[in-house]
Amino acid sequence: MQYNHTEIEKKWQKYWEENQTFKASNSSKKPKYYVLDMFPYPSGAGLHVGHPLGYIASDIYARYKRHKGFNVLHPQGYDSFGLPAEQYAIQTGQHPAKTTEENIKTYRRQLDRVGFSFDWSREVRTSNPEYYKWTQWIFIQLFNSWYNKDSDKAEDISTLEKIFKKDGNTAVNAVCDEEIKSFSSDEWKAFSKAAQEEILLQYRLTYLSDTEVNWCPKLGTVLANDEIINGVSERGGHPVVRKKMRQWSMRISAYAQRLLDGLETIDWPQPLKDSQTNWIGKSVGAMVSFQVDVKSKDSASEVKLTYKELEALKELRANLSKAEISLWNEIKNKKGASKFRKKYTIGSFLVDYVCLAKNLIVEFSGKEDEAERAVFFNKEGFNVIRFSNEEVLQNVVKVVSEINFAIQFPKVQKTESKKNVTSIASSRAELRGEKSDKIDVFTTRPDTIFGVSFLTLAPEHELVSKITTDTQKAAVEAYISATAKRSERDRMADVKTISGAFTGAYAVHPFTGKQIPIWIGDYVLANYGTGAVMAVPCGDQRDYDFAKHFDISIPNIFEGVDISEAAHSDKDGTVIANSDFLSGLKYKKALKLAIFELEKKGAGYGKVNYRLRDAVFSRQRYWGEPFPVYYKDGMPQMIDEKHLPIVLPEVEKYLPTEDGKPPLGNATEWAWDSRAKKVVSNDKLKNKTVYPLELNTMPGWAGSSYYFNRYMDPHNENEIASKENLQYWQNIDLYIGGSEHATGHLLYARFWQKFLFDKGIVPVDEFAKKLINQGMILGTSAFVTVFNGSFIGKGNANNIPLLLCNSVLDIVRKNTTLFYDLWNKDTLTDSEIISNYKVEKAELDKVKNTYGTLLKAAKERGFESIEWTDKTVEVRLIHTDVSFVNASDELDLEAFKSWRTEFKDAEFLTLEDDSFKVSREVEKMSKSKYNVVNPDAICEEYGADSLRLFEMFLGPLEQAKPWKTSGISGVSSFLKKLWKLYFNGETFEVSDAEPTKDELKTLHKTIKKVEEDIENFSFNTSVSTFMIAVNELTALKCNKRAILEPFAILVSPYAPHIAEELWSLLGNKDSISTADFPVFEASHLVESTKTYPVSFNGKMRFTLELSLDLSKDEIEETVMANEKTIAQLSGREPKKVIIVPGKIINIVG
RNA sequence: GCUCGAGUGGCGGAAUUGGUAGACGCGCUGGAUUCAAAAUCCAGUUCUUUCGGGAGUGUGGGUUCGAUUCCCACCUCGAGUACCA
Repeated sequence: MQYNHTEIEKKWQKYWEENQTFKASNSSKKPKYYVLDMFPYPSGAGLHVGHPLGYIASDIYARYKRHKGFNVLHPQGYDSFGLPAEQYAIQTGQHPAKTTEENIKTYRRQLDRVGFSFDWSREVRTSNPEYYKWTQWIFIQLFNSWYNKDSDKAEDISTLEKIFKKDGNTAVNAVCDEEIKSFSSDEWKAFSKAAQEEILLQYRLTYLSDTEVNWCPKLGTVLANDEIINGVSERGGHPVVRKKMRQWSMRISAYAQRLLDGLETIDWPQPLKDSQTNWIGKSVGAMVSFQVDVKSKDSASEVKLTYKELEALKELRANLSKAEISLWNEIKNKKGASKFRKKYTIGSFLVDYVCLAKNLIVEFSGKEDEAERAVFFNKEGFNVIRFSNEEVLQNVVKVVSEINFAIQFPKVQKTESKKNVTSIASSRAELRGEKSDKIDVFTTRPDTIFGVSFLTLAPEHELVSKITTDTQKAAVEAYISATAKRSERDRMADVKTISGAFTGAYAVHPFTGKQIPIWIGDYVLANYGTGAVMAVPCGDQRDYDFAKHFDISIPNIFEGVDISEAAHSDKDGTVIANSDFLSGLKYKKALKLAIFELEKKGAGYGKVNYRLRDAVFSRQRYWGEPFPVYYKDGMPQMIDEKHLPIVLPEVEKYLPTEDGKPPLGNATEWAWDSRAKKVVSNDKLKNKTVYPLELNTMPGWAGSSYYFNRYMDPHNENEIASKENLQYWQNIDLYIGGSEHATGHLLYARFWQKFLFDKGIVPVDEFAKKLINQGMILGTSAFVTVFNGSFIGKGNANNIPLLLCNSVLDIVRKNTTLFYDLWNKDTLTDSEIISNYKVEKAELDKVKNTYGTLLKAAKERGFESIEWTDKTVEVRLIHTDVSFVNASDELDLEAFKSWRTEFKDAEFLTLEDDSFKVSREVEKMSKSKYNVVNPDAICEEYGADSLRLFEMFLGPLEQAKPWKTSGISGVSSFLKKLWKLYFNGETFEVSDAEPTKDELKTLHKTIKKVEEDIENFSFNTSVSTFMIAVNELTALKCNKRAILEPFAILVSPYAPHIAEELWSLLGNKDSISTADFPVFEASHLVESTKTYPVSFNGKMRFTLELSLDLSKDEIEETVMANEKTIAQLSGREPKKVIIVPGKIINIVG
């Protein structure tokens, strides 16, 4: 009987489905094992052969574990919310749910064909309301939680309220918004409900805030950083602007340290751990404040605020009085030239509000020094308007309209103030900065503070214009404008060029009191840290280079270290010198002491900086999870969990609304009736108990951050999963997926898992014990070359394309000058060609032949000549579909011509009637490169078992490797040979005779190797082990049941269909998946002799079969007596003979 | 630049407590079968050679009886990251 993969595979796939063979039980006496693939986004393009790679590996492992007696959970589902379906909906009006459903059908059909052992009864889809009910539920849990740093875990928000009620917020150690005002318990109780809610929102693990986002007006949505290229959107190239929007954020920063610590406990690839570590970006150090030296400035109107006073000022800004808040709420949103600042220093005065662009100061009346202030402000060119507390409280609208009037119709400034133009100018410059003239820097090396010899500010730093002296002004401005001209990209790419400018100003060293020059330089980034660094040239290479370049002093503060050539950035073993109280100390101690002294002086404080930012959780999109949130008086309210899910509403259009609201703004049925507890029509918003629902949806990573838990109990309507199931399955034992999710999905999922763990919902705080990144399968693109010199001389038909095959291409390319000259002179002799054109003699005929063919092609077409654009022949490589190319790289010309009709009449240039060969190159698999291979086609032609074996055979799982369909014939014929072992001609026939020693040896060495390979995820090598075994068994003509039955089990994880078929032919009733894995017995591999390699000076010369019973001396004796040895030595006396029994013999001499 | 990974035939790749380099497969060459092709089977296939042998795992050194494997320096390629103070 012939091996018929189509029939067999269909039969067993049907069997598995009907018998629910791979359905996992939630309780079993067997140990559990959870194998998971990252679930796919069902795109419209379907699967290509690269996609199943990881699934095949995990499937082999899952099947292996079943054979090994585990209760295996191996589910699959779909990450079915996402942008492509939405984009398609915008273009075609098709509901994303519909296209998603269709795509899933395609995926399922393709997946089924490969014969995976998925437990489909547990399928989840993130876009199903029954599923996203739990996404919404987790969101509510996050909203109702805060992070207590003292217990180092998330706690219910009620515990926070209790503390507020009892002690206020001063003693709370929480992860929360910055700049929260402090209050006592009495104050808390006095706050309105709304005020309390506002405060709590600053502590919740998911919170609303005004976040600066990348807004693309044309696309009507927010873009992630990686969706922007060169300042425009990746798709469409539309401009992108920074815009503040009120959005939900996730307080992932609360978990920064635990996310780092957890990495130690999980078996994930090191590069992946590295990139998460990098992303979290922990740096330990200190904030240090440097005062700008006022003596170096001439202006009398300097702000002389100390660090403490500034801290106080910060507090003042945060703690506004009732009237102040009320007015601030009205004017804070003014933009552009009308922008107001609160509690701002003008000269040495602190004003309530100021609009700098309009020279307008707004103050509350009744200040003691009102007269003095008025004089100074007038002198500086400001208009001042004053209101009383009462005026503001009684009618804030009237106050605002007066302010608006003042903005629109500014009073003419007094002439006297215009006289002193420079004074005003310098004063204006001063006002541009929000901070006073104190420069904060973050440093990881406060221990090197005595090595500071200058400060560097980013050119964009707000203090730059303020502190620059008149003499340096021109230089600084020139530098800033030069920097501004360079794009961000140029600036980052060009790290080597050192550039900068001196501001002329000096700062004061917090300990020595010495003057430190302040420079600007573009090696300091405005958007990291404070945009300023304390430069320690002896300890930091960039500072060192800068100092060398500008001839700034480089004080050495390291004991016995030479810094004449480069900076010394080592920490370990370095002893600090020339550093006052730090001298003689090692790094660690110096660091601690420096921070201690800084804090004592009020000049700084210890700080741990994380690069990890809170994650924005709102998307202005349709096809995502709706929030279970409605707004009452502008405050977000959670919908009670018993009313979940809140189902995504229908909309007419999937685009943002005309007034810029997200797509859900188009929904007509999108309001929350708080009495009826359901979503109702927007018409009812007039009712007092009906409120607007949130219009944003959740991001793509929401649904994928916990799905692995849901698989444990996917149909549970009351819980995310039952306690028992969670307890039983715990977490993923083996997780396989791509490395591109390193800092997205895999970080967020760890975050949610830790949160759910804190809340006692899940039993473990890391969701995946082991993770493997499968490598990408690359396509092998095929190219034909279009010769760009055009044929001319016959009417209008000038552009008959000439296609060059691979072998001609090289000749044409190498000999362009020769061809050009041949064409024009036509009288070159062979010897001229050889000597003048560097043509190898052996190549001569080939070259001339090629030229002749080229010429013939032109003449045959009736053309007189070829137009040479240049001596350099230009050629153009175009992709051809890989399906037109056979294993020997030959192109099917007819198929190609009918595919690309513009080449219908083209000439195809080959040599000596060769077939037309394409050139090949390895590239990413993609539709546009015509190198996509569809697994369906492979299953059709070779079968799923061949596909599975071949994908594994390509190379190591983690490695990127090119796909070449031609290679599949190897595994395909292996399966045929395997099949033949069980057959005698046309009939199935196995013998019950005792197996021979050799047969047992083959079986058991295969068991050993395959078991080791699977445990090490080295699937490629076990495929070759199978091939070797089958070759050996074929040679032995083995048809013994005792060998072939266990062998079928060995093969079954890899090629399950054929294994099932053979298993049932062997007379077994149950699926082979229920069979135990064969047990390796070492006794079958014991040898009595060894074929020793005999080496001379380490080079193997011949082999010698010797008994393993021989002693070292006996071996030596035998070897030395051997005639080959004597021949090798040719009379020399060996210096030494090395004998490792059972391994090698090496003769030195 | 930094971090990590990798360099082995025409190609994918195998082999590392240091012990016969190139397993297995593709491709190629020759042969058998066939009217022919496909399929199948057999033999060969790192390079070089005066057929004895010699050289050989990116390059150059080192350790060792012995190095693809360990150490040092360098080169190339790939991935990630982007001046993180």
